[in-house]
Amino acid sequence: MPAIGFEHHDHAACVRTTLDKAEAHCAATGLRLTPVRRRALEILLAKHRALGAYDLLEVLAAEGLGAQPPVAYRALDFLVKAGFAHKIEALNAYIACAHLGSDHAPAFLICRGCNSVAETDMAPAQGRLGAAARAAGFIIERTVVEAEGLCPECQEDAA
Amino acid sequence: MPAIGFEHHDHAACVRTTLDKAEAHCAATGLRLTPVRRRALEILLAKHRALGAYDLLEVLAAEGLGAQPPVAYRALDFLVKAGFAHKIEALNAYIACAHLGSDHAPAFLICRGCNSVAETDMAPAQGRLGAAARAAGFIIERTVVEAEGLCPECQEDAA
DNA sequence: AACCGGATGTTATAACATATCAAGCGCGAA
DNA sequence: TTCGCGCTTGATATGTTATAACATCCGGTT
Repeated sequence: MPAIGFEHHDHAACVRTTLDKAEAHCAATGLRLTPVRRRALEILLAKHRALGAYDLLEVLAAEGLGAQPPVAYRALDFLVKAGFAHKIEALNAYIACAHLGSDHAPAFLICRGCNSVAETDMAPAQGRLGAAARAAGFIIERTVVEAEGLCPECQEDAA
Repeated sequence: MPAIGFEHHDHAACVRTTLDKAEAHCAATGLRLTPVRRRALEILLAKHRALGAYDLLEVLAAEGLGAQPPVAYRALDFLVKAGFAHKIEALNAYIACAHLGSDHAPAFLICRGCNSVAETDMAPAQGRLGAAARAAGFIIERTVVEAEGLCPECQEDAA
């Protein structure tokens, strides 16, 4: 599974198909993809980068979908719990899942130059982290794996 | 290098020796371990768990070492930059480095039951994350690796 | 109709973090 | 010595992220 995020692609199609997948998943599992939630996911997908809760709220508010922080946080909670979005802890920001459908432990490459974020995946409990956890008797439920640095484009700009 | 955090140990000694190492490091590199900074490190070491900036500030304020948020954040910035402490992104909290002296990419095991945190270390750019970064042409400068779950003691309590 | 649970509306506030400018201090250069 | 420089600290204000708490609505069930 490749990292997704730095290369160009047919973005309109990627928004559409991901939204379709989310809708299908909700239909199959009984989750309710309400207007606010659906629109929140659409916004995250369209922006295609990590968005703060208040950035999202601003867009929702402009569309009359709610003007108070809890609106954004509830929508984001739902999307994250459903696996449709991830929180980037190092940025306190949220991004649509780029691998919707596969059950995965996401990992992110975060460019400090242009703030773009690429999503890739780790085997859960892999390598030394998993080994350390087993040695300590620790049960891992969720992992946060984020790398900050420079994407190829920003390396050129810096040169 | 073992994970440090869940097992018991001679804590007074661990505070003292780490503080000594920090002092030696500052003397050697010209960094200034001022009273506020030294006390902040001491507090983090003594509590031996992740502390919010305002938790730290509360203690500092009670001792007359400054009562405004910037006092705590400046001390924490210094400690983090010097490598004496780490920020736990998933908790927005700070913890004294348990491996002072070794140049390392830290990784954390965070217990959601008792909020204890164990520090272990990853080879930088290891495994799939490093491979994904190389494939994408991404240069990693810093990694955030945090696992949330249950420590051995809290597993028992839950059982 | 009465009820129930999930979703939403609304107010307020908690928790985390930084910008800005002024003042003090140690130290080397003039 | 005195000046100036850089780092540290003091202080006020504000910005940003996140949640508590409670009211209301709405659709499905009994």
